[in-house]
Amino acid sequence: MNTTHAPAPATAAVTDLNQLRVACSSCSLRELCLPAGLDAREMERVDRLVNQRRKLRRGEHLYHAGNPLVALYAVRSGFMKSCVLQEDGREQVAGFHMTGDMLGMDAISSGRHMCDTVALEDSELCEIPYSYLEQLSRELPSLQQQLHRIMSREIVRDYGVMMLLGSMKAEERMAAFLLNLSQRFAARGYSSAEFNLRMTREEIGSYLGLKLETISRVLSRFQQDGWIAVRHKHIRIRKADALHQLLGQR
Amino acid sequence: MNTTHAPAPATAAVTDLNQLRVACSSCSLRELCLPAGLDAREMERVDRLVNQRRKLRRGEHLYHAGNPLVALYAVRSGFMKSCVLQEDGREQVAGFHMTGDMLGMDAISSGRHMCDTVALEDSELCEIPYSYLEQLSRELPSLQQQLHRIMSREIVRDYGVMMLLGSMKAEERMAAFLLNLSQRFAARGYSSAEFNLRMTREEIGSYLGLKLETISRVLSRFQQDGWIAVRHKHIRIRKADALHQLLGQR
DNA sequence: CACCGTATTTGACCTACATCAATACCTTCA
DNA sequence: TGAAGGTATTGATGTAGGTCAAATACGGTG
Repeated sequence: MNTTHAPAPATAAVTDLNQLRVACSSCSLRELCLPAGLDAREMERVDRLVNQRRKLRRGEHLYHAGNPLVALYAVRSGFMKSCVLQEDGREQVAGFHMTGDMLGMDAISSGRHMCDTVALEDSELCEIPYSYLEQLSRELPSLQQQLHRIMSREIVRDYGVMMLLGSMKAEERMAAFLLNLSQRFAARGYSSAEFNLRMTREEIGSYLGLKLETISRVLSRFQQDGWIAVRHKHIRIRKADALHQLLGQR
Repeated sequence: MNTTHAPAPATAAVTDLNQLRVACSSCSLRELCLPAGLDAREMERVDRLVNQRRKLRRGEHLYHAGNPLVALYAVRSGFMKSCVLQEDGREQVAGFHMTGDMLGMDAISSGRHMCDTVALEDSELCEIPYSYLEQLSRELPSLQQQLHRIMSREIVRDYGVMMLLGSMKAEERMAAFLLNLSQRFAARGYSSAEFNLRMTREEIGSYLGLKLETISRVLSRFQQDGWIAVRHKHIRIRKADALHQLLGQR
């Protein structure tokens, strides 16, 4: 990055812009995120809920396992991963998070986070103080509903991962992984056919319960079959059908 | 079972007893279950929330995937399993549930259940109408907190299963499974060292991402090592330390 | 632009678990 | 009480994916 460039043109009105950009009501993600389904009056109150943003550079932690629960977080931009760790040091990626995803719900049960969450690229997060969220969701039924939906969605997602880890073979896991990413990018208005992986082969492997070499081999095989084109972290899906079939069959 | 025995002595006052037994305030599970942390006044209102009990015979479904969300359920007695299924018919056990556990949170996100839940032995469940629960939890902060804690606990539990499926080998999975059961029985006042498995080897295998033969073999090996005594479904843990060590090490 | 550390690919070989198969054992129900 | 069907054990063999190793490619840095 050329540091001699002038700062971004917005500098003159930083405070205002921050104000503006932090508001859920003017956020392009509002239909994906916490305020989904709220009306204008309700949205206004939620705007005040999200009182801060947090910027993370690639590699920085949002929270560590053991940290006390302070807030939940919504990904505004960037890409994150969550890892569970065992006493013996083994670590496993429990999820990848992108724009609009809510983070930190693992901490509600005990008041302490149970996993590490790290930025895989420079990211920005909205910080939602938890006690205030609890309070406001008592006053706004739609917010309460959405919070419950989001937690439940996480439970359902986890069931999917169990299925993947417990009863799929390497190629099926990879197909499921690629299609899931593709579909999530699509839901955010990006191409479903072409995207960049933000994580390493090792991180994919950890998430899928496989070794990095296996990830590499499976990707190569998919490419040879003409189902995808891989170049480093760039993926193009050529035959989504074939990938879907791999899952549906057997 | 000798069917010529007279019915239980309580028959004369069935209605009253049902009333009594359905009340959270007089339920021995209240500290494990939804009303944990409520004071007397709050408990009274929750009593009215749980308006029905449901009895299931072994093998009967509590709900199927696709059923609309009506209520959440608390296990009063018995033993249940939840299974996720794929299009192709493959099914995987996502969890085993015992006394005091809450069920059905998977349905909140979409309004439909995402898994099947089945009784592994004759069981009794408290039915908690969801819309009423939402409403009451807006009025009772402690109830809201407990509901959130329960959902979060489920998320954390799922992380544990991911860890298990994604990065542990057969013996470790089995050790983790046995210790988890043991600890849950202990929390309910039963022996932590001796209990009956309510599920088949195949169901354990499905949960742990292994085949039933592997389950059988690992149990035999543990027995040969003198760590446990197995006879059919009866388990006695002889060296919990050894099992713990198996997990902590590496 | 050259260098270094990290990420990726690919091959050869090995092992943990799956698969297949035979037997034994419970449980249940007539 | 006995027969049938589900459940569990154990052995023999196969294989998907792990492990080890080497070659290559890349991005960041001075």
